[in-house]
Amino acid sequence: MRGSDADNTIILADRNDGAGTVRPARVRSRAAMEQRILAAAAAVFSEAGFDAATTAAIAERAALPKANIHYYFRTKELLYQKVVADVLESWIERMDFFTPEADPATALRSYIHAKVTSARCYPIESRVFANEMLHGAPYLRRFLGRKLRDRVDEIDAVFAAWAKDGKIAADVDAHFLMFTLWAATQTYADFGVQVSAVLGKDKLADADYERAAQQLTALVLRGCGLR
Amino acid sequence: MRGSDADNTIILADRNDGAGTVRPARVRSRAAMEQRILAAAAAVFSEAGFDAATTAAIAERAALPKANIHYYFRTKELLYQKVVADVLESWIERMDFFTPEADPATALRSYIHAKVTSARCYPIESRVFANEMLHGAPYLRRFLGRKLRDRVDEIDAVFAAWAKDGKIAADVDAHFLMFTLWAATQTYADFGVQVSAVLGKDKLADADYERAAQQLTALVLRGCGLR
DNA sequence: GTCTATAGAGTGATAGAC
DNA sequence: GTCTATCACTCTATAGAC
Repeated sequence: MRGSDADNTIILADRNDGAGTVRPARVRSRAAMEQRILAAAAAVFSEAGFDAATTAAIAERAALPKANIHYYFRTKELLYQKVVADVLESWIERMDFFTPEADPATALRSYIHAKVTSARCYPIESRVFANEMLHGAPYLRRFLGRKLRDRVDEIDAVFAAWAKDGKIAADVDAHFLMFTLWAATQTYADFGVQVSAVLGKDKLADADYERAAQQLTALVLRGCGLR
Repeated sequence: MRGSDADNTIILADRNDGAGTVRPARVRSRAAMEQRILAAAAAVFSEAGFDAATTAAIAERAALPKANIHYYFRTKELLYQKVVADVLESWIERMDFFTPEADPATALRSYIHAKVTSARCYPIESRVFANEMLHGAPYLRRFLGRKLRDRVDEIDAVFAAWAKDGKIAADVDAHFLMFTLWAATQTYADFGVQVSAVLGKDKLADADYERAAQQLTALVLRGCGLR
């Protein structure tokens, strides 16, 4: 899914067993093939969205005949669901910085840095997610209303505890702060073209992402009364 | 384009000129028909993106036979370009709050309020724009690198002047502040499903948008050292 | 100007040879 | 497991009757 490391899982097993039988040079496991297709699918879905993506384009990017895509994933829809589910998994994991014991400034700094790094390293995943949201989240609605909502409510409780201890400004609503953090970090993946264009660059450099994280961190820390 | 007020431009002209000739009951001007199609097209493009949108869906939403769409706009691409151009026009207009004479806090407050109101009242336009960005901005690249970039550079100069006069924190980079403001306001249109789900509501109410604007304003004003 | 009917290209999915 | 050939369907766009 991430980048092109799927090929690494192809096992090279060109050895003789001593009895004259030679094993095939390349054993492609089912899992390896699925990963290869999933990586290609994620890239195509991220550029086109579900409806506009074609199995032909996915096949071409995976360097496979179209029929093979349908052999491993019966329908385009099942393939899409798997791609989206994988993206989600890596998405919710990164909210574990906000715990009652944590220092608010450190937590916010770490979270922003992690999210901007995500946008830089995994823009495809971010865009798959953005496409799904933009089209009304038909496959994610349930998740959003349950798991994500619960997680944000927990974070809200942490912020309330911090505010009670005078560790953070009392008028910060964690829900809306999260909306702002998600939007402001993911924009460097989803709207990368716009950012590049306004900065007058062909492509964003590592330094640009660093500056983005630093500027957003400064804004948010001061904005939460932490400086 | 905005909502369904296109029908208002149909002129009712059922009057007798006194010489016995009766004018047709409803004169649909070409401009009125184009507006009606553009409104339907914007809605469909905003939900599906260019590739996945179909002229059949646009025709259905405009309550017209499919062929009429092609009569008024020769190709789907020309229709899309017109929709995007219209969206842009209303987009860049709203950045006129940042002038050297303005008070920084007032300018930021007004801009955020205007952008959140935009997200609430014109989500279709916001999503058309988001789709275009997400797919690499094939039709807007030139505009982004010129007109928008120039405008942001001007705003950057205004911020520099404000900082020089001690009116605002000196370490705020207006480019990155703009990226944050755009993302954090447009998210209430583009990712409205996510926001609703996390807040546990079916649909966002006016009060939610008000709170979004208020929370973001507080964060940004403090973040820029204005409180 | 309006609309039906259809051409011609492309879509997701599958049958069946290898 | 792999891949070619093809089906049934949908797409944009247009021809031509009204």
